[in-house]
Amino acid sequence: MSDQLEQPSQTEQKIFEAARHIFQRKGLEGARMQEIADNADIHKSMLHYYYRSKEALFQKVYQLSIMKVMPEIVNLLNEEVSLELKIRKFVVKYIETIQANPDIPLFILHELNKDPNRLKQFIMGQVGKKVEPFLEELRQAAKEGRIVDMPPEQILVNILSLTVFPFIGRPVIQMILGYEGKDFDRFIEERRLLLPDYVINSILK
Amino acid sequence: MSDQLEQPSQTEQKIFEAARHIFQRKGLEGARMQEIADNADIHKSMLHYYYRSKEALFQKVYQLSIMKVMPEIVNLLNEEVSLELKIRKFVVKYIETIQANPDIPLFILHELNKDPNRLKQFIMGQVGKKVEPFLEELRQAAKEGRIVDMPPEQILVNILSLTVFPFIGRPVIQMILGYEGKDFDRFIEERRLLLPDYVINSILK
DNA sequence: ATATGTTTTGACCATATGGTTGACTTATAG
DNA sequence: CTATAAGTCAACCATATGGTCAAAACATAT
Repeated sequence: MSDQLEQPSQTEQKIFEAARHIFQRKGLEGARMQEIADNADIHKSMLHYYYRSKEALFQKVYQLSIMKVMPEIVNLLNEEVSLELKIRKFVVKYIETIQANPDIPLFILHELNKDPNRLKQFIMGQVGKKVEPFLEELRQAAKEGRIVDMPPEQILVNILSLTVFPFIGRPVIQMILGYEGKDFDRFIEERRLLLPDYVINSILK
Repeated sequence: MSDQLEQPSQTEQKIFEAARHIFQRKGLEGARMQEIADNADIHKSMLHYYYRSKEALFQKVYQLSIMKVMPEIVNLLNEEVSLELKIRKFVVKYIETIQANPDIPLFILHELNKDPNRLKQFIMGQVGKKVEPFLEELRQAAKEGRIVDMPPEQILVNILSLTVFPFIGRPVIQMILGYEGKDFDRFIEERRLLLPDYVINSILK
């Protein structure tokens, strides 16, 4: 059954999916190996058979989670299109990315907050440098009077905030706005359509 | 030494402060009772002497954390001033509130995400109803053409996002922008001054 | 000074939890 | 069919961790 491409076995996949779900929701310490096993509907020993330890399993989930959302920031901000279109596409695409993985942002931020050094170097170099061109682009646009005069770092954080926060703040938003059932999904749907205009209008002069 | 006002003893306070710090950074499961004790520089048994259990101690920290930031939303949005001034004051004051308790938002959101029911009723009624007037105010302003035409819920979330996210996303922001030392504090300082204008300009027509 | 109540300490307990090990089962190959 | 390897299971282990308890230390009042 083993392909040349070394496909992970079905149980291995089931384990990983369950681990991803549990870890992303509850964090490293909040997750129980037994719970992951139950969730994957396999015996607990299998977790250690396929992944050495809890730490190792967590590490895989953690890394994959980061890979799912961090490079997006870089890629989308480095596309070869006009500033306006770039921002529009970023907002929409990033919302869609997170919509498909809504637990990741809070997960990463919580883990990162516990131990900021965990992947400092891992990303620091990668992402940091690649965002600079976008900042420069904003700086240039500001100099030419095409956009509002504001430090580009603030603008970038504005865009990120407006895009990412709703997912992180979901429970509070639901609470405050009295959302139930599919209400929140509709809210996000609406937002995906409105936000690009809002962001652009708030930046362009 | 016990006043009429039943002041908590000094050790009790030390415990609570340490617990607050550890719980807010690491969450319920991430925190170790021993760690809290060490941090407070007292014997572990004291934790149980003053607070029955880990759960009880956590509960106090959790509730106090919520009380520090949730009612603010309501109060600041219900002040009797013009819409513009209200929003301006909200942004500034809320940033200041969180600046004084920077760990609270992520803490609450993480715990809430693990168990959304934990305080559903506790807040649901309290905050939910009290935000409605502000939404209505936005609705009215939109109808009169004074502000941009956008669902008020989206506007409220925009304001919250722009205000709160930078604190939650701190590690990522530091990473992306290459901030070190006091850089981030300066960034927040700058933001407190810029954001009110930005928010208002993005909403008013 | 003695008694009474409060605070602190250190030794100890019970259990949850991550992890191991060896036997059993199933698949794969010769 | 047999042998070898891969996968699965159940019982068990070691330890971390929340929690208890009785005795000591300290404070306070009579």
